[in-house]
Amino acid sequence: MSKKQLIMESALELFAQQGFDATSVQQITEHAGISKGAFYLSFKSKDELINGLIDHFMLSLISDIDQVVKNHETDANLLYEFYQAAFHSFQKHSDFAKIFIKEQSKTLNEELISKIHQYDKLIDNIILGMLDRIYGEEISQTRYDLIYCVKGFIHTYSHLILFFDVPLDLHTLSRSLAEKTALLAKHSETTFITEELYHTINEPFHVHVTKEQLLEMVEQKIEEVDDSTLEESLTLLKQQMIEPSLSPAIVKGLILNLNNSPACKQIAFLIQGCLGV
Amino acid sequence: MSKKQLIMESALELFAQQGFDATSVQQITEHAGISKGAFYLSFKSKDELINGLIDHFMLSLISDIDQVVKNHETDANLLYEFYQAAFHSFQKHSDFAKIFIKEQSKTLNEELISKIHQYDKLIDNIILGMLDRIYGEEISQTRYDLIYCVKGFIHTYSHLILFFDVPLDLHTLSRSLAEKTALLAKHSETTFITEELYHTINEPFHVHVTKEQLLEMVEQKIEEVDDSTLEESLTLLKQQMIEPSLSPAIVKGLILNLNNSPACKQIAFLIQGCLGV
DNA sequence: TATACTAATGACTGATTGGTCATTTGTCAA
DNA sequence: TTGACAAATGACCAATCAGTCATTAGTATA
Repeated sequence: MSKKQLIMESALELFAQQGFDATSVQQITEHAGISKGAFYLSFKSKDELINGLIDHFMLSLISDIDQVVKNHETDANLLYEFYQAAFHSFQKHSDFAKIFIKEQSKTLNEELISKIHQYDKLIDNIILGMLDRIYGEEISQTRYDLIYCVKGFIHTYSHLILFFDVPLDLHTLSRSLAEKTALLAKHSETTFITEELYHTINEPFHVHVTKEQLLEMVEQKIEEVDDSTLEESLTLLKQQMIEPSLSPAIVKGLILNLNNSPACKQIAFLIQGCLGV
Repeated sequence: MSKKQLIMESALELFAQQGFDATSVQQITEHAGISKGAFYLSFKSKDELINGLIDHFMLSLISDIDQVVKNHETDANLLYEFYQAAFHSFQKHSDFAKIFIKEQSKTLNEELISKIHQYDKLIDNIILGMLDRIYGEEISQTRYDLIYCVKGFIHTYSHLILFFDVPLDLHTLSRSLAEKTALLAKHSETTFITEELYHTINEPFHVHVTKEQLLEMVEQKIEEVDDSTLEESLTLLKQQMIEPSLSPAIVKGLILNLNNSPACKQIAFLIQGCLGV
C-alpha cells in the first residue's frame, strides 16, 4: 500500500469519527504510524487530503450507481437495483459516507462546496436518466420533483444504515423504496420543481475534469495497479486520449476491463466521459 | 433586548455562515459590539451558548408544528398545513435552520448529540400522531416508514429553501408534498421500518425536561416579556405547576394566551406537557 | 568502504483558540 | 462629593493548530 493510501485510510477513519476540523494532522500521522513531515511529502496540505478523499469516494459511489443503471437491461427491477447499489456503496465505504452525510455543505472552501455540488449534479443526472428510461413521457411534469424525492429517501434511510449498529435488511429496504418511488412516479401530479426552477438553481455549476487532470490521474493509477490487464488497458486508453487510433469496440472493451476491477471503476467512468463512449 | 439575546443573535448569524467550530468567541463579541469578558458574564462557555441556541430554536420549531397539528379540526388539509408550518418555521428561523441542517450530528459533545436526538424523537411523535389521526388503522403496517419519508421530504426540500436565493412558492410545495405523502400512506405496502426496528433504534433515548428546569425557564421568561397578559399568565401557570389549584379550563386559556405570542409558544408547549393538558 | 542521494523525522514557529482576572468604568444612595 | 457595588474591559495564559526545515536514517551505486 502506498504511503498516500495509508494516510488516506487513517484520515478517513478519524474524519468519520470526529469530523474534519476536529481531526489534526498530528492525530492522522500518529494513527498511520508515520511522522508529521512524512504527511507533507504526500500531501501539500490538509485541504488537499480532504479534496482527494472526496474525489476518490464520490467517484466510487457515482461509478457504482452509474454502472448498475447503465448495464441493467430489464427496466422492471431497475429502481430496486439502483437503491441496492446506492446502499451497498454506502455500506462499503461507510466511513466516507458518514463524513459525507455529516459534513455536507459545512464550512468548507468555496472550492470544496462547488466540488460537492458538481458531484451532486452528476448524481442528479444518473437518477434522471434512470427515471426517464423507466417512465418516459409519463413523468415529464414531475421528473425533477422525483429526483429530490429519491435523494430524500436515500438520505433519511442512510442515517439508519450509518449511525445505528442494527443489522438491516437492505433487500427489503430497496424493495420498499422502489415501491414508493414507483407510486410517486405513477400517481404524483402536483409539480413543485419545474424544469425552469431546477435549472435556475443549478445554473452556475458545471461539471468538469480537464483532460490534463484526467491524464495525470490515469498515470498515477497505472503505477498503483498490480494486474497486468489493468495496466495495459490503462496505458492504451491513455494513448487513445492523447491520439485516437483504436476502434470504438476496442475502447469499449478496455473500459469494460477497468469496470471489472473495483479499484478502476471510477477512473473508467471518467475516461468513458472523456472519450464520449 | 437583553445581553444574552444580543449575543445569541450575533452568534446565530455567524454560526449560520461559518459553522460552530469556525466561529470564535472573539468574532461573536466583535459582531455584537461587546467585549470578550462580557460574553462570559452571560454564558459560562461557548458550549453553553450552542446548547442554548439549540434549545431555543428546536422548541420553537416543534411548538410551531405541534400547535398546527393539535389545533387543526378538519383532517382533510392537515398534511398541507403541517408542511406549511414546518417550512414557514424554517424560513422564519432560517439562520438556525441552516445550522441545524449543516451541523446535524456533527462532532458535538455526547450531550448535544443526545439532545438533538431527543428533539428528533419529539418531531417523530408529532408526525406519528398526525398520521394516525388522518389514516388510523389504514397505515398500521407502514406508519414508522411514513415518518422517515416525511422527514426525508422535509430535509431535501429544505435545502432549496435555505441555500438558494430563489423565491419559492411554499404553498405549491406543501400541496405537492401533502399529495405525495397521501399517496404513500394509501398505497404503500412494503414495510421496512417495523415497530420493533423503530424501537430498537430509538431505545436508549428518553425526552425529559425536569420540572425544576422548566420552573427556572418560566421565571426567566417572566422577566423577559413586556406584555402584562403574558406575564400574568406565566405567573399563574408557574403557581399551578407548584401547587395545582386552577380549573382545567382556566389553565387551557392561560396556555392559549401564551400560544398567541411568538415569544412564548415554546414555553407553552413545555408547560402543556408538564401539566398534562 | 565511500559517496550521493532520497525518505523520513520531530522540534520548532507563528497564528489562533477558549477562557481568566486584575483593572477600569458606570451607577447608585448617602 | 464620596464610597460601595456591579458591569464591562482587554491584556493575558495555556493549549492547540497547520505547516516548515535543519537534521538524521536508509539505500543504492561506484
